[in-house]
Amino acid sequence: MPENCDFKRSPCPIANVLDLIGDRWSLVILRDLFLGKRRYGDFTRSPEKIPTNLLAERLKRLQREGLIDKVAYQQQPPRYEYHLTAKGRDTRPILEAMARWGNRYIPGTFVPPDDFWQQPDPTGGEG
Amino acid sequence: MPENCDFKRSPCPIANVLDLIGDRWSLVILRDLFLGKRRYGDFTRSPEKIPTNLLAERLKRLQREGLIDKVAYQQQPPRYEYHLTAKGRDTRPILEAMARWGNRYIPGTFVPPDDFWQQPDPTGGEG
DNA sequence: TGTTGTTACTTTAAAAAATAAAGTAACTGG
DNA sequence: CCAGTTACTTTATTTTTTAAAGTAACAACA
Repeated sequence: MPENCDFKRSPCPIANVLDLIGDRWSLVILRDLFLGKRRYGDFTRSPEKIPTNLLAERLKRLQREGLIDKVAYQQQPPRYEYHLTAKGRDTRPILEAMARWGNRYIPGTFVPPDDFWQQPDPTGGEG
Repeated sequence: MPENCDFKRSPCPIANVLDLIGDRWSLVILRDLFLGKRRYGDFTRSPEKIPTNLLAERLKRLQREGLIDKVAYQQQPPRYEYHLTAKGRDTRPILEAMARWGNRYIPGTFVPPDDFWQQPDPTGGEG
């Protein structure tokens, strides 16, 4: 057992994933990153209309937990882009499983096209 | 487009799944059902220690949304068991994907044994 | 030089949800 | 009769979410 075994609720992997990204917004942000969105404004313009304080907080948490990287794309004024790390990219099976279930059981939800998840990472952001 | 297109946030299947079961407790309850737990007391005794008012509310929602059935197992006093429906059982890929990600990235989480998800439904609860 | 606009946040106040704890109803078993 | 169990409901407090406004640093234009 490593030192970082201070589980919030239990050693169950599902409960722990929920404590990390099991809220109303984190997976929506990850979805947007898979779609190729990178900047703060991109996320705010998504149809779900995330409140800006929550966006800022969630981006901080995702970064702190190593699912995304924050990389500067200009200096004056300092501006940043957000990129998925390998850890973040590996949430794809979770998003895919959710999308499939949603498509099957929630009528009217859009079916992601085949290239939905194929997001290249041109700047190669890796933690 | 069917009539029931009053999406909470957007037509995205992921956002809609989150609005349905994307909270701290719903997937923990579904996990327990996959583990074979059926009664109110079973759920309260899980290591995550769900508050009882939230358990009651989540069971109601899962039932209302057709993921679980509530079936009487005695009359005096009336007592019920909760069972996964096909719709509920089909959340398994979501739980499996979460468990896999958790096992890979959250050290110390237990690895579900091969028979973890193999839960037979002896009473055959179907909505 | 002043005004408007953009980007990326932070702050504030109100509403909603989660939590902990106690309470209730209908029994069972001794 | 009394303690215990099951399946909840109710209440009060804390935390989180939400909506909205505010801020800082610039750029573009007139």
